[in-house]
Amino acid sequence: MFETLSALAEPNRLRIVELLRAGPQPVGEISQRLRLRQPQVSKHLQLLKEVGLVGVQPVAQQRVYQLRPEPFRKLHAWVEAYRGLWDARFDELAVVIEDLKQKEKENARHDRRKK
Amino acid sequence: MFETLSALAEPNRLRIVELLRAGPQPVGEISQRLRLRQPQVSKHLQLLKEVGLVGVQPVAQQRVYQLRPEPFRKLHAWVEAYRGLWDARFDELAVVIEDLKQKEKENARHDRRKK
DNA sequence: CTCGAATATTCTTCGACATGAATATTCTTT
DNA sequence: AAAGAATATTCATGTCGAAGAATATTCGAG
Repeated sequence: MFETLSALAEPNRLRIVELLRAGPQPVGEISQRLRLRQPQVSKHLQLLKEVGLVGVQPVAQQRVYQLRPEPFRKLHAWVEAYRGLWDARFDELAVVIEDLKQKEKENARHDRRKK
Repeated sequence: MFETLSALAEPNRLRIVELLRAGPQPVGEISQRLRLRQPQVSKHLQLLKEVGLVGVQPVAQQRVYQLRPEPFRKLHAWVEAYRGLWDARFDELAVVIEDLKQKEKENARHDRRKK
């Protein structure tokens, strides 16, 4: 999960992933479409492969890279866990603030006894 | 979008965000629950605030931080764009490979004329 | 089996950034 | 106004990783 995030947290890698959304592509094509030097593209793809975001399929001397669904599924699931925020809980803050004031009083009591 | 990703692509920041899912919390609480030194927590929160992942609400000398829905909405939307992968398109690769072989032949023709 | 095309790997350099330590700021309480 | 709690900021240091250049590898074609 975290590996997926940091893999995507790099501009060129993100561009590569978004380009691959259009379909599988060989390194050379990615390289020229994004105006990136071939070695960097290869390195990024290597990284993306390690975290499972892409898969490779050799075709002659070319390597065709394509997106793999798993990481996206998981990302989706992760974000879903934050769905509770969608319909904002406005009073939450008020509650927390009350809690704080409450604890404060208790601490005050303890402090008086200890020091 | 990209800023959100790189903000989350840091272990402790991710932990902070996940902790905040349980509800708004003041810096000190986050600090001790995650066993992180206060200054680091403050810095991370600053970063998170800049990219809009969290908001602050001052309560006396404390600052209560809470998650903000927007970035999560956007992340969700972004991942949604990759939903096409869910029900895998197996033949895609075959198609691309055919394309490649086709282009290859064309290039061969051009090469013969140029060189 | 040599050549050339496509891709991968290695090595170095450089900047970004997380951490730690120390200090500054803000607000409450007395 | 002074003291102390909660948080923010500054500065120095070390690490990681992206980019560049050069080279290695793989594979099909003649």
